[in-house]
Amino acid sequence: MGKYDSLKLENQVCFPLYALSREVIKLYKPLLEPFDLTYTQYITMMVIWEEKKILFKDLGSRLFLDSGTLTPVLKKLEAKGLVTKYRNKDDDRVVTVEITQKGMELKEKIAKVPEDMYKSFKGDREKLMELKKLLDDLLQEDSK
Amino acid sequence: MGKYDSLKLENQVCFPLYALSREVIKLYKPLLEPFDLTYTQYITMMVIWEEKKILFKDLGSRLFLDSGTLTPVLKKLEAKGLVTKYRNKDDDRVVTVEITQKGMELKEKIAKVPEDMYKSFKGDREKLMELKKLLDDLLQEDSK
DNA sequence: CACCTTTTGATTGTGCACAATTTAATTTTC
DNA sequence: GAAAATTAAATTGTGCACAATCAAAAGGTG
Repeated sequence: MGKYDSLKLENQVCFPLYALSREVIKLYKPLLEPFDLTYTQYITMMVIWEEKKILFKDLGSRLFLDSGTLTPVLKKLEAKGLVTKYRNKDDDRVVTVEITQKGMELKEKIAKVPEDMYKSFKGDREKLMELKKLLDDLLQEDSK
Repeated sequence: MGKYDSLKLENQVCFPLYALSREVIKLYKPLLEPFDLTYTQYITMMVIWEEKKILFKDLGSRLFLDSGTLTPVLKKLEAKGLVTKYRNKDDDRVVTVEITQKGMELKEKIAKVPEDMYKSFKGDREKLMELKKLLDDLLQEDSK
C-alpha cells in the first residue's frame, strides 16, 4: 500500500456512507413531494406520529438534530398545520410538540411511502437488513 | 407487525445511514480544522490529490455532487491557493481543475488524518470493512 | 450554412446542518 | 435566599446540497 493510499477516496468508509445517504434521500424526493414534505420534515413527522406528543429536546436527540436545525423545521410543520407547539406550564424553557388532527390524517395518506420505497429497491433484501444492523450498531456506539 | 410500523423511524434503513453519516462528519471536524478544511472540501481535495488534474465534470461525478455545490466549494479551495481552474482552449465550456504546489504541500501535512480517524475507531474493524463493502455495492447499484 | 439539440458550468433560491452566541428560566450551592 | 451554574430553545452566521434556470458554446441535421 502506497504512502498516500489512505488519502484516496476509494479507501474511505465515510465517503460512501455520505454519498449513499444523499442518493437515498434523492430517491425519497419524488415520493414525498405529493405530500409537500422534505426528507427532514418526513423523519421528524415519523417520530411525532409515533409519539403523538414529545418534548422538543427528546425529538432532537431521537433525530440527532440540534435546535438550530429543528426550530425552523418545526416552524414549517406548524405552518402547514401538522403539529402544534407549546411551552410547559411548570417550566417555561421546555417546549412540547404535539400532533394535530391534520397531522394524523397525513399519516393515513402517506402510509404507502415506505412500502413504495422498499418495492423500488432492486438489490438483495438480506444485504439491506445486514446494512441496517451494522449502521444501527455503529450509531449506538457513537452516541455513547 | 402493526399497520403503521413501516412509518416508525426505527424501521427505516435510510435514517441510520443519514444520521451516522452526519455523526462521522462531525468526528472529522476537529481533525480537519487545523488545516482549515471542511469535510466537503477535504473529499474534494482527495480526488484532486489523486488525479493532480481533473475535469470539473468528472470531479462532480466522482463525488456525486452537482455544479451548484461544487462551484462554490472550488472557489473556496482556489481562494486558499490549493487548486487552480482554467477553461479548455478547444472547448470553452470545459473547466479543468488542477492541484497547486501549496495543494501538494497540504497533502503531506494532512496525511495523518485518515490514520488518526481509523485509530479513534473503537469498534470491530471487520465490521467496518463489511460496512464499506455493502455501501460501495449499493452506491454502485444506485449510480447505474 | 442556419437551425436545433445537447453539453457544460454558473447562478439563484430554498432548505437544511451545525457551531457559537444569546436569552430566559430553573436549579444548585453556599 | 442571592449568586453561580446549568439547562432549554431561539437566533445568527457559515457552508453545503440540490432543483431549476440560464447563458454560452459545441455539435449535429437537413
